[in-house]
This record gives sequence, C-alpha cells and structure tokens, in this order.
Amino acid sequence: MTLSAPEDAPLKLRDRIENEILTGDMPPGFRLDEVTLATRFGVSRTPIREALFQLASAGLIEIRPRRGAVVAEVGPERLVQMFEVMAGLEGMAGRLAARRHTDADRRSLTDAHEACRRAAETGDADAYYYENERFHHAIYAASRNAFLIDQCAALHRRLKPYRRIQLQVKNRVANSLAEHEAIVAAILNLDGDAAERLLRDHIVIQGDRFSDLMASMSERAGSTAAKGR
Amino acid sequence: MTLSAPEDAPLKLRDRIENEILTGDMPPGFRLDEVTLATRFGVSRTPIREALFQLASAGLIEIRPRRGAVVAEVGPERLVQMFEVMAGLEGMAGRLAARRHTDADRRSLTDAHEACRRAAETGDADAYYYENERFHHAIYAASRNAFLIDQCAALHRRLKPYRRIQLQVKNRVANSLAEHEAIVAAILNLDGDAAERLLRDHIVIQGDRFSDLMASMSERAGSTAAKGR
DNA sequence: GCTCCATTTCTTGTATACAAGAACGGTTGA
DNA sequence: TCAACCGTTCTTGTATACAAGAAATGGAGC
Repeated sequence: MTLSAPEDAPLKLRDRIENEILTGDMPPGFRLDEVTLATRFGVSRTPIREALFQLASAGLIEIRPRRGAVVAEVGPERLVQMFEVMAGLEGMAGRLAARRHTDADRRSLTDAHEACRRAAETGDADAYYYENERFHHAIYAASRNAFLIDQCAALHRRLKPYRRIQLQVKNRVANSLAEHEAIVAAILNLDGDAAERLLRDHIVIQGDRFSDLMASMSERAGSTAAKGR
Repeated sequence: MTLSAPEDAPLKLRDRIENEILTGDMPPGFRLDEVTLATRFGVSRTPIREALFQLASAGLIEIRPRRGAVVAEVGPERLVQMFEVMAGLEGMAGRLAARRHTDADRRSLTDAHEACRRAAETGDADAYYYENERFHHAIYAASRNAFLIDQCAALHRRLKPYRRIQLQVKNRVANSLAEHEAIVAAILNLDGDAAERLLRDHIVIQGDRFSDLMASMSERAGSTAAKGR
C-alpha cells in the first residue's frame, strides 16, 4: 500500500519508514528495532538512527532512552485534540486566503474543487481522497504564509491515515463536497470570517461523525493489532 | 546569558546547542561544524549529529546535504509569518480556555497575572519577561488540549528571542499588562470570542510595533554579525 | 510451585575508522 | 592580470567496533 506517489526513485530512508507508519504497515506500538531496520533497508544502524530521531521529532514515533523506539500510540483523546488543532489551523488559513489570494491561487483552488467534484461524481473514493488533499493544500497556499503552509502540511500529513478512514464514513464524500463548495465561495467573495468558520466546521469532528470515526478506528485496531510485540 | 533555568544539571546536548542558538550566541548563518562542536562538548561526532538532526526538525537550523549545518536565518518575512501563526494558536487556546478551564486553571491564570502586575510595577523588565511567559503558558494549559499546548509551547519557545526584544519597545510592558487584564476577564467570563480576539491582537505585530521590532532586530544583527564565517 | 536474584544475552548509545563529495588553492595558459 | 583546470584538504556520510544499560533466562531458596 502506498499513500502518495512522488518520484519514488530516490526516496529517503526517513520517508520510507514514515510511509510504513502512516499506511499502518507499522501499527501503533510497533517496535522499531535498529538492527532489523538496518538489515531490511540494507544500510547500517547509523542512518537508521538519524531517521528515527527525525520521526521522533515529528511525533510519529516515541524514543524511550535505552529502551528503543516504538510507533506512537495516538489514543482517541489525542486524535481529537489533533483534529481540533487542524481545524483551527485550516480556519486560519482560510481566513487569510480570503483576503490574500492571488489570481493563480484562485485558479488552483477552483481547479482542485472541480477535480473533487469529478471524483465524487464517478464515486471513486480513492480519487476523491487524493483530490481532496490537493484542495486543502490549495487553501494553505492561498494563505500566503509560508510558515502556516508548512505547519498545515505537516499536521495534515500526520492525520492522513485517519482522514482516509473518515472518508469511508457513509455519505461523507457528498457532504464534504458540498462544504467545499461553500468554502470556495467564501474565499472567492473575500469573506474571511465565513471561510474560517466553514473550514473549522469542515474539519472538526463532533457528534455522529466522531462516533463513526472512533468505531472505524477500533475495528481497524482489531485487524492490525499484535503485529508488533 | 541563559534563557530559562530548569534543573540545569543533566542538560541534554540538544538543549545546550538550542540554548546557544536561542540566546544568540550562535547567530543566524552561524556554521555548525561537527568536529568543532564535538570537541567543544567533549563528545564524538555521533551524538552531535543526532542533536543537529533534531534541531533541524524543529526548524532552528538548516542542514544542506553534504554541505553542513547552519543556524537558520529567519528573515523579517518569515518572522512575521511565525508571529501570525502564534497569534492564531494563542487565540485558539484562549477561546478553548474560556469554555474549558477548571478551577485550578482559573487560579494559576490569575496568579500568573498578578505576578505580571507586580513585575511591571517594580519596573523589572526581566522579571516581567519571565512572568509573562508563565501567563501565556497558563492560558495554553487552560485550553485542555494537550496537543495544542505542545504546539503553542514549541512555537513560543522558538520565538523567545524576538519576544524579548519586543518587550524592550517603549511602553510595551504597560500595554501588555493592560491587554492581559482584558484577556483574563474574557476567559473568566467564559467569553471565548473575546478571548480569542484579544489574544490575537495581543500577539500580532503590526504598524508601529512591527517597525520597532524590525529596527531592534537590525541593530542587534549588526552587533552579532560575522561571528560565523 | 512460585518468587526473587544472578548471570547471560541483547539492544541501545558512543567512539572511531573509512569513503566520498565539496571547498580551497595553486599552477598553467591565454 | 585574469580565468580555468587539476590536485589537495577538509567536511560530511556511512560502516563498524566497543561499552553500558536493560531485558530475558535460568537456578536457587522459600
């Protein structure tokens, strides 16, 4: 299973491990043994350790001194917190995008939205997942704040696996698209307050949607558990 | 010059280097030579490299493959962007704090505010700097979102040196305290919208304040320049 | 049969050795 | 005098060796 497909030829070690974590090949709690990884990737322990430190900084794994590294367990509570922050950041990006976007931003935003619509109409969930990502990145970019773009992209990336599950919830694609519609309108109308509010609500998990996500998660946990040790 | 004083006995390598960067002992553009650092700290290159990778993940330094690491140059543009994001995050923390704070949060918030007032009255800028930090962390904590707390604390830490300069701007302490007053009131009154708005304005740099900060920065750059190579 | 302790084994943390790319300088030619 | 090219030197990237702490295992005592 692969998540994204850039030029995958010179993929750095860090990204390869990161992918395995994000795709769930290395489930939460999975023990990351240095020598095992080293032999598996055909390198020595040194570059492995460097990659692990970077992943630890990103919060994807947890390094306990002298006790090795494990894939970070993100419990329901922390997951909700992360989505809450994501909602805040996206709302902020939307507000800024509404009053700062350039003509080029406007175009890439509408393009991405149209691509989402096409994917939704064909009912291809995977395609929608991909185009949805493009849509959100277009909003980040339109905020014209490079630091905010970095922060949003980083958190978005970390939430990738859960977002994917989220889309499997019933009717989510149709609802998501309708929300996109309103978001685009708000940004193009330079209505920052509306864009912020709409994006916040678009991301936030609450009520039924939250329960659904949690349910999907626990199912999934059952199927992938005990891969570690 | 030291920034904060935890139990400084078993200070990790990463933090020691980080401190030298944050305090300005290693100014932006400063070349971080591995062997030099290794001999200076009395260790081998390996742990130095680990620390450097972590600092790079945090955005404090920049590692150019095969070309070594340098302290990241944060230009005025990026600095403004970082403060903009900080304002957004603090606003969010304030909004959440207003509707989630516990009795203990309420107490530590008012305590921190009182400490700020005392420091301001004695005119001790350093003391105010320290208590101001405590005040903001009290708000983060009151948001009851551990992930948001982490994010806020990390960015706050990165902006430390610039915040310190900011306080040296004329009348800033008095204005800051007045703004704190209103923020506390909003949070205690459970007025999330007001808390968010007030905190955003409290952090944001614009107009005169921004010019003043830039002026202080360029002065400072002059005094510390060319320490690197 | 269970528990606690000692020994062994395994894993991580650190140091060092080696390889390869980048910066530097000197020489040669116009 | 200046520029380009080649060789040296220095720095980073990787591998390996060694040390020290943690887990695992086996045995002894209760």
